[in-house]
Amino acid sequence: MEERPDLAALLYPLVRVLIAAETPILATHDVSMWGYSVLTALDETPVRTQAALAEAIGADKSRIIGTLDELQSAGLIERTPDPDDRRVRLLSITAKGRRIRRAVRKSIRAYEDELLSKLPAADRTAFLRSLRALQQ
Amino acid sequence: MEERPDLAALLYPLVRVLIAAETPILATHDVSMWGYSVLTALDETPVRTQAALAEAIGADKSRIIGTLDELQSAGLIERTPDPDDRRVRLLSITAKGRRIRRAVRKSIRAYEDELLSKLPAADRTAFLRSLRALQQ
DNA sequence: GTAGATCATAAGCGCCTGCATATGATTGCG
DNA sequence: CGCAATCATATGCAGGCGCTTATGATCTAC
Repeated sequence: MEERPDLAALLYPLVRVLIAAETPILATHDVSMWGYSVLTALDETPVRTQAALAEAIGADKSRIIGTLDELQSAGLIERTPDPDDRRVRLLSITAKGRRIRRAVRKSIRAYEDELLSKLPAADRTAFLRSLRALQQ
Repeated sequence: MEERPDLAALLYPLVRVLIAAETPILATHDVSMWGYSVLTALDETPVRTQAALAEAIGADKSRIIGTLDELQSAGLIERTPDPDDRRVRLLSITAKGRRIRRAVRKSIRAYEDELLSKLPAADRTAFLRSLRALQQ
């Protein structure tokens, strides 16, 4: 493989740029980064336990609780005790949560699309495909 | 642009994987993440001031000092007062620093190449090219 | 030569993170 | 029945981060 900068040295600054740009977007909608991550996970695939959710989004299972508390009190998610196993809280996104998640995503997507527009179309496709492939 | 996960949601986990894999490699050579970053910067392009170095690697100019202290006392870099402007410390990598940097890079590169080998060659090239392009 | 800018450095702030541990409710196994 | 495992939750700790402010040395411009 040819000479190239370290992968991490390429990716890390890019992630920082994204976070810097997307933090204000999230703030506009009064959602935290983790909150948005939770909404996204719940909107895409239903998750049963909170531990499973934490695992799915790469968060700490004890630290995720505050996030869930916020989302719940803002009416964006619901936590209902599972009748079949009352230790478990079934997590679901509310209509309001879905609405907010989609609004946030739209803004974020617009920003990211602009960023990606620097790339020629073929590279952009290959780039996104590669990123997905590298997610194992 | 077609449906896709958020860029950040793709990149962030990947960065975490890289950090998790590369931290032990760095530890083997007794260098911190920031230390390696400094060595890399100094090995590639000479930098005059510490502020410029911090800027170049995206570090905080006040936080970088401890890193420089460590590197210096390990004999990996030198800080010599600039005779032309004695406020400034000229930074340079030592032979030992260069040796260590290259050893670390070799291990990191081996890991990354293995990771990238999941991708078809054409995608891999486009992926790396895209990453560089997105660095502004 | 004096004032203001620049550089390296130190120290403190609030925030977030990963990690460990504890507790209380509940389940399921033997 | 009783014990161990599981789940949600609370809490504490150490470490790192970005950011800010202060200090002392030195330079530059006037």
